[in-house]
Amino acid sequence: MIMSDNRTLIKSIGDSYEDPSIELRRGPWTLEEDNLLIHYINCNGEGRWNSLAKCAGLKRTGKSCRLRWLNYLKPDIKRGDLTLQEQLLIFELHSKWGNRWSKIAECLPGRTDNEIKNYWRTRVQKQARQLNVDSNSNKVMEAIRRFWIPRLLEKMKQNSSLMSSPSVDIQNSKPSSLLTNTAPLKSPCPKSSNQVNTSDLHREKSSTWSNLNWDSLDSVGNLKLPEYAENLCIPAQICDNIAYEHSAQDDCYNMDITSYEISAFGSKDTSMSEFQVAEFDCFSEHLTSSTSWNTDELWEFRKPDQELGV
DNA sequence: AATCCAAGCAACCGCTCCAAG
DNA sequence: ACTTGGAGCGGTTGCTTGGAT
Repeated sequence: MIMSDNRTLIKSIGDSYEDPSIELRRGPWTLEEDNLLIHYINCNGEGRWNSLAKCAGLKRTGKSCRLRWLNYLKPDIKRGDLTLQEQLLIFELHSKWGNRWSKIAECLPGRTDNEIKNYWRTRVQKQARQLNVDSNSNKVMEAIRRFWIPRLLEKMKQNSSLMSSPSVDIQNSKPSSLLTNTAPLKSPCPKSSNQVNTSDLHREKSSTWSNLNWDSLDSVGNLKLPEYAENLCIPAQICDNIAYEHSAQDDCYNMDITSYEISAFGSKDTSMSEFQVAEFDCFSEHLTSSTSWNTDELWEFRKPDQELGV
């Protein structure tokens, strides 16, 4: 192991058991280990992970215990696929914050930074590789803005209309009444004292999908939406047509995308046909390919003439 | 049925930051 | 001011699984 300085060496030793005769376990956790950890934390609480590992009788590093608890065993961890709303939020937050996974995870209750990071790497970076571009390059960001986000919105709209049918159950077998039953987007980041309260936000007519997070508010609580929507190339009429339902009961927002007009993405500067030309030649090549983009329905490209009714 | 391979994800690693002593 | 340990972050690895051949 290459150590950058003495402190790192000390730290690395500190991450493991003091007693070198105890052989530390690595790799996947067993059910027995999980139960030990859960039981210990239920009785004694979390924190001080190194001593916790020892006291719980686990032959694991404190780090390993912490990771296992936070990413897998903690009761409020949400399992299963990311909802469309969550994916949309990840796109948005990543465009703001980059690879700040833990910060992004704070805005997706029940989701872990590791899960979001894996999602991003397996979906976005994979597609970037297929396009032979850097996953942080402008081209991929353009693809996200001009194709994947509209596609997400389109699918959300499809789902919302399906959910209005009592016979169809979408996304994790939620009750299929209306869109307010989609996975709620909890108000994510703790509000500071100078931010707007939830009822104020609810009243704000210009609510858009950008106000999914509290950072869309300026220091005095005014929405910073037009600027942000512009940055994301989301046509204003779409922003204006996405409404939010606020649930006072659990202080969360439910996105109502039933009224937005997806065809707006086909207008002027965001048209797919334009998107496919010039600097986006690499995309158009894949748009017409039947061999790529098939790992997830969302991530499939369709042929241009199928796209958005163009 | 057996093998191969790629995708997805859990877990690990190196590092930094911060608070306490 | 310095040391130390705890906590957390982001990048990476490698195991498991499922589909293709």
